Amino acid sequence: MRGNVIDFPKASVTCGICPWASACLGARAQAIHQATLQAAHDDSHAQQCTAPMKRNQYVVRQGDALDAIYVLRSGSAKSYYGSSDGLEQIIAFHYPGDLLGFDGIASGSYQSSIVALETAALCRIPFSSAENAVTSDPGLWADVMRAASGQFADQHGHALMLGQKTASGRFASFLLDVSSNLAARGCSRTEFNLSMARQDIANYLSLAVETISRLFGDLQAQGAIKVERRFVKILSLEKLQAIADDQGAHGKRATTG
Amino acid sequence: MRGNVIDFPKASVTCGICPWASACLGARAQAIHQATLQAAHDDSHAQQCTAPMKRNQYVVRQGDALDAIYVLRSGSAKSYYGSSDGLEQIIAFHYPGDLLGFDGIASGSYQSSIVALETAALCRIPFSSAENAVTSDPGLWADVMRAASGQFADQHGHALMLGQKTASGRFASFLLDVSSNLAARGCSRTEFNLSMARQDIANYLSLAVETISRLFGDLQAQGAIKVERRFVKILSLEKLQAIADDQGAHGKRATTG
DNA sequence: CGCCCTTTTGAGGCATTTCAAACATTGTGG
DNA sequence: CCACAATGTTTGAAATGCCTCAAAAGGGCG
Repeated sequence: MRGNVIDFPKASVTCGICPWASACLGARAQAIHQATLQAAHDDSHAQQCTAPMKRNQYVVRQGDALDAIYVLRSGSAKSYYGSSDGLEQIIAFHYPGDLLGFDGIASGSYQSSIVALETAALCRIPFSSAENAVTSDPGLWADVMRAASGQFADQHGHALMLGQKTASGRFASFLLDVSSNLAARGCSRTEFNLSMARQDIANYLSLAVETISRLFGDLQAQGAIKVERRFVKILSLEKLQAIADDQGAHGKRATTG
Repeated sequence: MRGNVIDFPKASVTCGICPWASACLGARAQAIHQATLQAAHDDSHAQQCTAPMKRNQYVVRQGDALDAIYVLRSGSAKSYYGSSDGLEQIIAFHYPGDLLGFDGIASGSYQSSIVALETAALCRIPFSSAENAVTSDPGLWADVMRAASGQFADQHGHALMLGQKTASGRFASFLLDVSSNLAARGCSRTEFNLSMARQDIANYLSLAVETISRLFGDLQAQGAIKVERRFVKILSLEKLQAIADDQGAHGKRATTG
């Protein structure tokens, strides 16, 4: 039980009638799934299963012309933004049911790169232009809006975390985030394998890798979690939540005026 | 010339034929302006000028049901996100031509609060539901998409800044951001009055107020800027850019794997 | 004019980074 | 199948950038 692939409920991979309905339990995910089905039935979009992607393989590259968006069906992925001066920032981690690559619909080119963290299955929903997709498939538009809305919220939360929380607060928040993401998809809330490297967590939380390593140790010493390599068992959600909310120490003045 | 109100090109405030065409020079801003005009001509949306808003007045409040979006016509505003545990993070500063309040279209309620930083004029574009607005006004949809796309990019940039840059790098980036925002609206790129307090800058950059104060002094000592209260004169865009790009010191490993 | 809020300046502390090195794991070619 | 290389992870010690605390100076506004 130390495989990289997240242990989601089993299902076949037939495309016509998407088998992931039971796995797509999150509010957003479920809606996206329905639209995916819709798209499969209509001939407006030739929905297709891509070949399974392997670890470190690109789903989309920042700057490339947008010709499709994707639904992640199994596995996990990370998306990151690179600036002109070579800096990179991981924006989000993705789980089954997530809609990927839609952030470039308006501009016509992807605004961030997406890479598989482990073997992943994807549905590809190709379209040439935004108007094209929207007019021919209103359901898809609704999904894109929903996904965008959710991503806004996530981004806000991420920015707030980076700005206002201490290292341990960020880290605890991260673990709770992963936990609830998996729980929303029918997996255990308290036991899971992380699909990303320490390096990825460090970049996502804007901390040094060494700090991440130490934080794993600290939380374990406090009895909040048990960790063995990438396997994490949450021993106390309450403790973790308390650490995440801890505004005691480094908690900066957060008033906006 | 030390007033709070940004000195945008003069124009009347008649609503029917929007006078801000000349002021809306940014790529996004211009397009939004056209849609606003469109909306004014159609009767599908009863576009209206709101009463001028004063400093610290709310445009929208996070959590409120969405019943309209806004175009900022003059003045400036900040939008911030508040979490359940009372922390607040300023997400963005807004300038004339910006579309405001659209981040809650999908969910039906605003995801962040928006407050005027100085006296501001706004166009209100009311609508009951997203589908309603989109189907009756395709131009508006395009604008929303464009705005959302731009906001994604800004958010990514902001996250990257918070995560990967030092205090001085963030601060220099911020000044350059303001500079280019104003330049895109026909104002001077090198001389302007900041409409936000030090406290707001501090929160936006996730630094202490005292640090902001010191950074103003430092950059002035380095001959990159000249500052007197909220008036800023950029003496060397190159120097400022060099400081913003400086990955020398605290520059964390930014690789994503 | 006096109160309040914003901004500035100084000194000290600490959380987190940086540097350095050992260890574990995964992947690869002989 | 093993040896080797490359990558990922852990641990320790020292350095530092930014925050915290404290207090005073400057402007705005009734």
